[in-house]
Parts: sequence; C-alpha cells; structure tokens
Amino acid sequence: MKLNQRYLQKLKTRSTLIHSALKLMGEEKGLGELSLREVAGESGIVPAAFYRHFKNMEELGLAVVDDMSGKLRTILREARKSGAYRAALKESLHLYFEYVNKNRLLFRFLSREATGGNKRIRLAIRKEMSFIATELAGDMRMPKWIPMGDIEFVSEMIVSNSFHMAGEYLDVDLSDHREHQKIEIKTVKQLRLIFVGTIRARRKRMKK
Amino acid sequence: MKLNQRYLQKLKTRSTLIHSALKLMGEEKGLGELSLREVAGESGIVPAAFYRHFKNMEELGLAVVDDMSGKLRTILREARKSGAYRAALKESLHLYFEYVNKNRLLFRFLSREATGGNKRIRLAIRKEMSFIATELAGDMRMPKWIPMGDIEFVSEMIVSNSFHMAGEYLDVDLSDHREHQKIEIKTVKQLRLIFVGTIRARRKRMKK
DNA sequence: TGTACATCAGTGAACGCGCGTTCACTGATGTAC
DNA sequence: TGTACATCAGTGAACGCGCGTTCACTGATGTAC
Repeated sequence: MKLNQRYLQKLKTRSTLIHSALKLMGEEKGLGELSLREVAGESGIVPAAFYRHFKNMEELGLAVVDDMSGKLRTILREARKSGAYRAALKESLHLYFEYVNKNRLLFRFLSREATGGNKRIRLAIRKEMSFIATELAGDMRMPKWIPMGDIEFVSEMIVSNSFHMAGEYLDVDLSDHREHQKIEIKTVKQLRLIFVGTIRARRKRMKK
Repeated sequence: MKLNQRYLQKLKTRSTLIHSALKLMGEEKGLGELSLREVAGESGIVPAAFYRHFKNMEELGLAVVDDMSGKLRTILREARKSGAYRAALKESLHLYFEYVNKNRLLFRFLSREATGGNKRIRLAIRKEMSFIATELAGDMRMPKWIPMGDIEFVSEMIVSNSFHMAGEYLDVDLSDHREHQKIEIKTVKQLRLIFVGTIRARRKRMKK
C-alpha cells in the first residue's frame, strides 16, 4: 500500500518545500541565491530533513518547475473550455495579464529562471513553453489555408513575446495602472503584428 | 591633476574587478551568486580593498552593465559605418550571431541579468536595450511612408527577439553547427515576419 | 630642486554568522504473523 | 485482533568553511612650499 498516512504526510511536506521556495525567492531572489536552510526553516523542518525529499537545491528547483507546469497546463485547459480563446485578442490578453498579476511569484520565477544560472532548469522551462506553444497552435483560429508549420511558428513567437511582456509587466510599480495599461496595449499591437505578418507573408507566397 | 599614476592604477584595478566578475559568472552563475571575496581574489587584491572601488556587489554589477553598454554601442556604431545594416537581413544576422558567439560571457550576462534577481540591474539593461532599439530605428531602411512611431515599435520588437534568440543560441552545444544554423534561420524568419507585418498592417490602414 | 607632510590603494588579521553536510537518534506508523 | 519487529520522516548536535565587514596599518605616490 502506497497511499498510507506516512506517504501522504511526506507528499505534504514536499509540497510545502516547493511553495516555501517560491515564496522565499519572492520577486527579487534567484534560485541560486536560495539556501537549503532557509527553505527548510520556512517549511518548519530541520535542515537535515530536507534530504529526505531532495538530493540538493537543484532537484528542488526542478520540482518547482514541474509543479508550475502542472498548474499552467490546468489553467490553459480551463481557458480553452471557457472559450477565452474565442474572445478577441484584446480580451484574451486582458485575462492573461490579470492571471499574471494574480500569480506574480510564479511568473517572476519563470521569467527569471528561463534565462537563469542553472542550465537544466532553463531547459526545463523552455520545454514547458514549447509545450504551451504546441497546445496554443492546436487551438488557434487561423484561416484554413495557413499550413500547420506556420501556425506552430507563430504560436512560438506569441508565447515567447507574451512571457517577455509579462516580465516587463511585473516590474511596473503595483499602483501604476496607466503603465500596466500601456504594456497591455503594446502586447496587443505586437501580437496583431505577428498575426498580420503570418497571414500576409503566406498569402503573398501562394499567389506567386 | 587627475591623470596621475595613482589614479590610473585605480582605474586599472577597477577594470580588472569588472572583468573578473564577468569571467567568474561564466555561463552558469548569476550576479547574486557571486561573492565579493571570489572577485577580489580573482583580481589579485585583498577582500577589504574591494571597498576602495565599490560600495557592494550591486554597484559592481551596475558597473559591469555600464561597461558592456559602452562596448555594445561602439560595435553598433562600427557596424553602421561598415554598412552591415545595408546587407540583407540574412547576412546581418549571421554577423550578429558570430558576434554573440565571440562574446559569449557578455551575452550570457545580459540574457541572465535582464530578467535576473536584481531590479536595478534589470532596469539598467532594459534601458540599454531601449537605447539600441532607438539607434536601430534611425538606421533601418523602411518604405518612406511608414511613420516613425511604427519604426520604433518594430525595432523594439527586433531587439527583444534578437536578444531572446541569442540566449537560445548560447545554450546549444558548442559543436552542434546544425542547431546553430537552425536558430539563425528561425531568427531570420521571425524578423522577416515582423517586417512584413509592419508594412502590410500600415498599408492596409492607409487604404481605408 | 629638495624637503616635509598629506593622500589613499591596498594589506592582513580578526570578528561573528549562516552555510551544506554527517551522524546516531527517536518515535509514530506500517507490516507480518 | 494483538504482538513483535521494520520502516523511515523528522531531530538535534556537531563539523569545518567561506562569507561580508571592520580596523589600524603601510608605503608608494602626490602636493605645497
């Protein structure tokens, strides 16, 4: 039997470690600056007990990425069901930035570690973004005559751009609504440009 | 008299500190993971002497950004003079990725710290990118009827995309030429798409 | 030009601190009979 | 069901280490006269 009391308690502590790590990094500290003792302390266990869950801090970092992957995919699936994709670009992005704002720590973590000091973690995050891009490609409404290759290319660009703009969004002072608005509008313009570029470039080539 | 022997020696040590920092961070370590003692040791001075140059590691970080800003601007100016901008997109980007490869530490630093843990440094790097985008906007060859606002918008996107792709480029195994090639081609396609999007979107609006 | 004093980059020792890791342990929970 | 033993998440103490920062100092260089 695996689902016994002891096992469940272990999972709970593991999850606490993951969330403590996210909390302690906050908006300003990288994974590499986080200490094992800090995380253990915040989680209410003794430093030595950390090793019952992870071999070292890198393994914990990968677990954080894995945990957020799960969350992100769930959100994505729900957004698809709720029909958010079918809304106009402007409305979709408004929902997106609202979500970014409600999950500041998560997005700061992603933005920071996607280019951070640890290569394994960088690649894990990039892989996750690539997954999201593939999902998005499947859901995107594009003229039927646009080939799938183009759609995948464009959704990669969209995901990359959106993450980048989320990073800028999070650096704006919390109370500065005007600046938040500006970033939202800028993102809409960027994505629109990407859509137009895709469609026009393809149409041009097909006419030839 | 400012340009005395003592002052020049101080400048030299300061410059050594900056380069030691870049070297020690290498491809994998963030500014926040770098220790004052490491940098001092690598530079051949005693830890206490560090304080003759910088108040703390953050100030050193800002100096690194400032130093690379100077370098980057010089390169940009030379590229303009040499007419590299007038070459086809493909050739320009090939030169760009060659430059990225020759300055791996610099670009890894920029890529890492542009979203890194320290907000002052993030903003300093972003400001520098924005400067580069403005320069680029002035040099870019676009149809005369495209308004300056559009050109600035598009050069911002280009700079942002190019930096992002440089980050991916640096994570590819050094000997994997095929993959490097792929990233180059992908970047060309991305930028082409951005150009087409800009021109077509604007033309469309003007016809109405 | 020569002398006497000021400046200041770099020294070397010392400090208290939090770090990662090890170890034998405890005691609640699980398992075999 | 009851008992005897096994498992194992978490404990608490200890270790040696590198850290940032302070301080009084040194001695080469600069400046005023």
